[in-house]
Order: sequence, then C-alpha cells, then structure tokens
Amino acid sequence: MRLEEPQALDAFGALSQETRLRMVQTLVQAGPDGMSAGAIGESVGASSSAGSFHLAHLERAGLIKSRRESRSIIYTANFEGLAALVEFLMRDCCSGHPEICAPAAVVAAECGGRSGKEMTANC
Amino acid sequence: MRLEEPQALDAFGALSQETRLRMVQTLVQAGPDGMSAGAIGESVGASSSAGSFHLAHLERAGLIKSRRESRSIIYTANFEGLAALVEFLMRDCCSGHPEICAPAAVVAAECGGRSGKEMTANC
DNA sequence: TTGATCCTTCAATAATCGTTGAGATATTGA
DNA sequence: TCAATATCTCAACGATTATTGAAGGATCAA
Repeated sequence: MRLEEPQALDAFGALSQETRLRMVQTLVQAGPDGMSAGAIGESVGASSSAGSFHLAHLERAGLIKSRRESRSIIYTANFEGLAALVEFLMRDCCSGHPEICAPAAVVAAECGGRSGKEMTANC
Repeated sequence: MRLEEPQALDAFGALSQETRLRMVQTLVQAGPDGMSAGAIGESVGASSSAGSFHLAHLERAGLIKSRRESRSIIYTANFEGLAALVEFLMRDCCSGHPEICAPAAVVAAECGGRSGKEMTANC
C-alpha cells in the first residue's frame, strides 16, 4: 500500500487531535483483536457521540478498521495504513534523507525480530 | 531528540495542511542551504502573508528553522525534528509493531548508505 | 537619510473542526 | 413483538484555523 498526498494529509489531520491519537495508540496496543467502540471511548475519556465521531474520522483516514460483532462494533488498528503513513513521511515527505531515516532504522532494528504479540508498550 | 505527545500533535497538525506539507517537502529537498521565505511561498503558491503564517506555524511545530541573511529570512528543514516525528510515530504511537516497522526498515535500508546530497527526490 | 525590498504582524472575515444532546438504527434476548 | 443495549447520525453552538489586505519593522544601497 502506498499513500498519495491527499490521503497523507487526512492521516496527519486525524493524528493531530489528542483524543484520536490516544485511540490509535490504544488500538495498536490492543492488537488484531481490537476493541469495541464503547471500550475505546471509555479508555480515552470520550462521550459516546464524540467517540463515534473520532472513530469515524480515523477510519475515513485509513488508520483503523471496523467490523460488527453482535451488538458491538469492533475497531482495530489498520497496520497497513499506519505503515504506509510512516513510509510516506520518510520517502515522499522527507525524500529519504539519511538524517531522518537513521533513527527510524534504529527503531526498526529494535522491533524487527519479534512478533506483534511480544511487543511491549514502548517497543 | 525525543518528542512528547503535545509536540507530536503540533507536528501532525502542521503537516495536515497542503501548503505546509509542500513547504516541508520543498525545504527537505533544498537541503541545509535552505530557501528564503519569498522563494518558498512562490514555489508553493502562497501569498506573502499566507506564506509567512504557514512558515511560522511549521517553525513553532519544530519542523523547520529560520535564520536571517541580509534582507531575506532563510528557512531550512529541521532534520532532527523530522526524524523525531518519524521515531514518535513508530515507537510511541505504533508501539514498534513489526508490521509497521518493516516497511520503514526497507526505506531506511535504501537510504542509509548515502549522504544527503546524493539523495534524489524519491530516495 | 531616503527609497526599495523582504518579511512579519494585525484585524476582519470565512471556513473548518469538536462537542453536545436528541433522536435514529441495528442487534439481541425475553 | 417489546425492551434493552450498543452505536451512529444530525443539527446547533462555540472554538480554532486559514485567508486577505493593510500597515509595520528590518536591512541595504545610493
């Protein structure tokens, strides 16, 4: 997956709001099982309708996905979309400058060998 | 350099606007020599005062730097700040998940060996 | 010092965004 | 079917953000 500029703008906009950034962090840590809309809203301190609004925003921006599961709607992080955003930032926005890529390479090296389940909160 | 959440929010907000994203792209490609405010504004199609507004916004967000040089004010990309943002996205926001880091590692590998001057627009 | 250039700041306006609360929709179990 | 639960949608309001044009520093050359 490769991000075009308008999608990247949407993604940056989505992450520029505290509630939404926390939602993404929460969902990344929740992993592939995801969480219900209500649980996410509660964990970030958003009202029912505010939570719904922000989750919809994040989904439109391609950063999370949803599926219905009985009464609940379960949201999960969209790892492909998040990876595409990191790649956009490094490649299209920052032209792959080594000064920018070097720290990314360090993080990637720290995390690359392990599977998702083994990750701690801070890599 | 390590980004805290409020700084990261500012940085994402700064990049969520088309004119500003273009300004950053332009300045990254311009390299350490940078460009004058007027030249940047012209290259992204912004009026004098709009250009000034957006450049100030980007500087506040830690993504670019400025210095006066005779009559002109020269802006340069803040590579440290941009690198910190990539790192925040990978580490603090995405918890270093391998699914997200793997594509970043590819870009880093592509770019790591070369010096800034040799970079092409797309790495 | 004067005039020209480059850029920023300010105030006013328009546009976008976030929150709230009320009501609508979907799903389940009795 | 009916009531309960979980979530979404909508309209209204206030807050933040972007744009514009006019006015205000800073710098330089003559």
